[in-house]
Amino acid sequence: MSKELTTRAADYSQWYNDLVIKGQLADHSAVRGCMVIKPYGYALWENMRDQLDRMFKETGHVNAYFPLFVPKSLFEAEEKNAEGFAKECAIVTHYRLKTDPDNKGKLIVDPEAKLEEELIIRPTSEAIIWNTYKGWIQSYRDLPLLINQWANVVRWEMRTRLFLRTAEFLWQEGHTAHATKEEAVEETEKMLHVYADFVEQYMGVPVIKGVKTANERFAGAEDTYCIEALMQDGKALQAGTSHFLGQNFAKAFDVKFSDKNNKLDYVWATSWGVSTRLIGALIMAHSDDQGLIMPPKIAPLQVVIVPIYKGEESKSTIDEKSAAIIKELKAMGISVKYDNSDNARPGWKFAEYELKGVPVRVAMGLRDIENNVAEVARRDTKEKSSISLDGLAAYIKNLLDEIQVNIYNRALAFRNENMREANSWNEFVTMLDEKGGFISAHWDGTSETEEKIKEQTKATIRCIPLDNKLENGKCVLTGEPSKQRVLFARAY
RNA sequence: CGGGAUGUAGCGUAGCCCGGUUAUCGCGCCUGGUUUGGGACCAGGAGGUCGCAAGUUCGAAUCUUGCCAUCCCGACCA
Repeated sequence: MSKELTTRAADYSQWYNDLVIKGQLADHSAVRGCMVIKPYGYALWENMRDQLDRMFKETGHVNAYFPLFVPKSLFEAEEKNAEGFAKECAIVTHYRLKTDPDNKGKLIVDPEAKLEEELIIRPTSEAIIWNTYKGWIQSYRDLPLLINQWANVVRWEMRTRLFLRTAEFLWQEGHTAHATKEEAVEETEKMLHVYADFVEQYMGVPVIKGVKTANERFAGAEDTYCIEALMQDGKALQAGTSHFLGQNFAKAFDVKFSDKNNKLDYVWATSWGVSTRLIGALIMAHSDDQGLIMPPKIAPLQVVIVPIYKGEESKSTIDEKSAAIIKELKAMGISVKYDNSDNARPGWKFAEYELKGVPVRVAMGLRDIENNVAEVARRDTKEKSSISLDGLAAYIKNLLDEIQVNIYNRALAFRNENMREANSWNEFVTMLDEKGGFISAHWDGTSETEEKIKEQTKATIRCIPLDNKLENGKCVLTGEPSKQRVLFARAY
């Protein structure tokens, strides 16, 4: 993998901007940093979304939809949450335009049409959802309330990074209400595991499950759980979060319920989300110099068949042979494209589908048909083999499974190689500069130390792993006593 | 908002320092033909407010000033 492609997210954007997933920032200054997802990229997102949605439903959740606009008074109700997002909000102040009397053909904001109360374009939906929940929850019989929303949100970041931090992005946000603290904590952890399962099993990206420190916690949460992934350039990426919100939002929006003993109490809350940032994670975790590598389970296209023909006659012979295989593949639920277009030559098509990361490519020419075989190439290893046409579909189905496992194992091996323990400050800094990756080190548990480490090295505590073993040691910066190691990394 | 760089066709660029024919080259695009087992070749063609505005000059892509935008580094970032 060349340096040019792996050094930073910016390098990736150069690359897929031109060639591959066709994600790009909108090219008008007023909406810069908002992304455009072209059809192939969107098909990937749809596959990811559909699978996640299935998993949410299996865990008892239902979908709903809430407004894009959040009145300022609702937004400010939960103080910490509002404060946390205040610096990156887009705000609607007017509701009408009019023609400019001084400038024909131009429009101006009608000063008469100023809103009495400004509307915040949701950077996240806790406020508007909890304001709604207030009317939905009276009794323990109304609980738990397990709702998910697929939506867009806007965060007016000073600096955007394609897929990883865009001004507008697509995501899902789950918002649940529970009768007890225990149940809410259980939900928070359950959804973290759902995320981890999805990212590992479907996207083929290994993650570390953990808890954020106070500094990195979601504004308004009691605890923030996260999954952290490692990109090929050695930087960490937060791939998903699940928050235990305590009774903070219930108190802010006055959401109370009567329990079985008719005792009134505030409900306990969680929220959890993953976004189109996962597309960025997928690209940076698996791609190589030939382009994307799509995990078969969520690939927009799993198999492409490229016929190699000379003249119309050979074309129809191959068309016929292919049709049977395509039918068989489709019956197995495998997505397949037969590209017999005249627009491009085979070599061009090979390169194109490699860029797009299609897991399996089948090439078939008269030479192959005479021998009753086809050439099957896998994207992950670029190996090519000649496979008998009898049982080809079954072979491909099997190969897709193998590729799925292989790319996960490859990413896991990379992650493990880049997970190191540092036992001194010197070691810590050297590892960070020379190798990157996750560094497991002792920390004295104070926000001040965490802040100092960040200032000096740009490394942050990614998480305290869930299954962390306790181990006495000394803080890598201050030498103060520590009970466990935490995971540091430079992150996106 | 601070520091640095850049803006020339859909994309990538040369020319700018030292002003002077019709603005360079590659990719892509269109037409015709030959091709087709790893990004084909030949011939022809289309495509430009040289970021915007003002200034200097006989003459500006080139010099000056202002503005705008983009990228990188910071600040910021769930």
